[in-house]
Amino acid sequence: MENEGAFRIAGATQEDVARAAGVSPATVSRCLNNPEIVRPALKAKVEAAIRALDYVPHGAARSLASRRSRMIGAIFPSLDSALFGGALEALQNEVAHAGYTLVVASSNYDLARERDHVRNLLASGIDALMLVGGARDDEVYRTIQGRQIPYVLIWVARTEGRHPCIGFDNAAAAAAVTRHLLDIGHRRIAVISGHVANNDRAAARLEGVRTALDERGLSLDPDCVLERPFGVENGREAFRRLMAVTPRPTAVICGAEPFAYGAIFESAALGLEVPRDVSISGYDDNWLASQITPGLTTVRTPRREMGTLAGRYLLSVLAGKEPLAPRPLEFELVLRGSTAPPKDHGRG
Amino acid sequence: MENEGAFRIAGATQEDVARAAGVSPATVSRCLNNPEIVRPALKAKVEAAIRALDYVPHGAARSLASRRSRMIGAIFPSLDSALFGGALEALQNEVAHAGYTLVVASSNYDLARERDHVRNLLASGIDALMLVGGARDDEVYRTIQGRQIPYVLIWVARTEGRHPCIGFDNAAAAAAVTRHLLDIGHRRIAVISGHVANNDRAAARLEGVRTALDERGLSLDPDCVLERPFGVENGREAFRRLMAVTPRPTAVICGAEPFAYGAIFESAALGLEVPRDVSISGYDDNWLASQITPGLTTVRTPRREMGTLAGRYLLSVLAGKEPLAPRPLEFELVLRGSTAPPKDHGRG
DNA sequence: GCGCCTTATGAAGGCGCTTTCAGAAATTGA
DNA sequence: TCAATTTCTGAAAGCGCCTTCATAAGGCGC
Repeated sequence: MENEGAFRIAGATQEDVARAAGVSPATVSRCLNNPEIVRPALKAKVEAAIRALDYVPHGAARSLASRRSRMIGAIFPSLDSALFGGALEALQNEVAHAGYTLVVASSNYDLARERDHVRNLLASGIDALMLVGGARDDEVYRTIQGRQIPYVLIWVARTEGRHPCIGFDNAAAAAAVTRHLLDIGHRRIAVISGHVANNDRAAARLEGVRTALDERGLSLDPDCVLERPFGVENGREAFRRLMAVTPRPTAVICGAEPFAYGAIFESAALGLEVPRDVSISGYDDNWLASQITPGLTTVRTPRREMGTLAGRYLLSVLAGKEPLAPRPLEFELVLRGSTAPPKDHGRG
Repeated sequence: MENEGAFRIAGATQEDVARAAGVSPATVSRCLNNPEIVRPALKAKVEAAIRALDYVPHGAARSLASRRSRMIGAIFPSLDSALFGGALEALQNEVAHAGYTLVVASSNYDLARERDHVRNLLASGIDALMLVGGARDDEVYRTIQGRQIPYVLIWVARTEGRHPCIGFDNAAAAAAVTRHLLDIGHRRIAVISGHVANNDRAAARLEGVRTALDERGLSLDPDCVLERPFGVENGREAFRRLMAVTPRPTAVICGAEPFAYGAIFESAALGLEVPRDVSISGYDDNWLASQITPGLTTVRTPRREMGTLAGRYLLSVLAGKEPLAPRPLEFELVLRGSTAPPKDHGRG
């Protein structure tokens, strides 16, 4: 278990390479950072020396001298969730491909923690930063802008032009689900939402539901809106509670997919049949949505795409090209078996 | 969308702070790195100056001078998976708590890619490294050891003392599941496994199944062992195929939980009832395992714990204390409804 | 209150690399 | 072939911080 063994001497330095190749350190540096301006003959000698010495440039020294760390930071509300995994992986692929290294942190849906992470990541010298959502103290934005590094918000589509963002319209997506339910006859609709206080995505979704109801002259009964921390168990509990409200809602809109799974599993436990007794909708279209029976009606959100585009956007800015202002991404309403007209529909 | 605005001038330097506080830069440095050796009066002045100037130390300069980057690297086979999310988040929490920053990369279960990431992370100056599993070229280990940084492997429990590792015994866990199935009467057992070529965890599980069968004088029919890339759809397909084998297996051991979900969903599609017609077992105990009906018999693996302990181990080594050799972590066989005696059991 | 020992501070020399700047080599045109 | 350009290369000055070394300040005993 001891990590001993045949240690080689710590890395060769640029100067060693220069000496071995019979050139100056400056030339070695150029071979690495600007290969096209050094003559092929010299370049070959340098490259041979690099291989021979197994030379690896010293990142910190590079950063210090060049004022670029080649690191990009990303802070997610959670790293242990099907929700952000795809975006994280896509972002990592994108930036690694360009020679950047990804530094991550998890805020655990806590703004104070996020703020600390922002400071720490900035201190560690990241060249760019990705954040999820737009709901945070202005001071945080000022801190970032003070560093003059590019940043981007994902999972949101509108910031009134105040911040670059790459995302879809959460309110519109939730409204689309709601309109679907209204269209097939539901009038008494309940919502299980994430806590909206520090989560503008959750807030926008709730807002979208309200907007769609409002269009038809309806509104949300306060008894029918439950805010819970994300999670299947909370979805089960909230669903049970909603099913006890009188008159009982005929449809439950879930602001996050775990809630919807919880609702579906709990409905079985309660002896309710979906969608005959109650319609349930999700939000995100995880893999499970299409596998369960009945399939979950939901909104497919461009999760991986946000990661990829966020990476691409930041890399473009770092490369000096001001990228085109990203426009909102598409979402897609996916209709499956978990929603159907309410059973008394057409009777009254 | 333009990220313009009221930019402040880029960060103050240590020298600025020193001047503002009327001390030397060395004292400022000490206030940050060795606060206890500077007199309270001076320390207070320095801290005031730091706040006033909103001074944030320059990470790269710190790294260069101190020869420590305060960054820890971690390479996972995938970042978009329920499997590693918990370990990632736990690791991040653990190292962030100690003032370290986490650099991540995804190898996508590809050893060549992992090797490149190792080189890149080492070049960017990480102080320690975490890897998943032990199956990789010796050259990679030599590269790491050449850097003389601590490293740790997770998800494996045994490396013949060659590498520090924190994990559980994959073979024993798979054997435990297998023995359970044998105990309740199954004799014809099939396996859906991940590809074992570059994945020692998958290989160990398959080995564990073979060991347990061997103990009872049984062996695995080659037709009943299917290797697939991880994923629910592959689980469905493999299960369908296994159900067509004659004689049909009475139990299917899944080497990863997505396979098991696929098998369960597919069994419904095939008109088979679990566990009456076929028993199915999983591996990992994700949240879904306890939610579906029937519940999934599986092995609970210490995923978050591995992340936490890996972080703790690396931090200890970095702090100069040689931590105690970690012993294998516990797993737990979780019996639920998806396994039962085969229907002809006791008849013959 | 004086010398000695302990403790806190400052001065200065890198850490390894990038990047001007100036000078050498190569290239071109006549 | 020679001068005028153009293209490459090398020398050297940092990037911002840490850390040793030497020195100054504080604490102690008598």
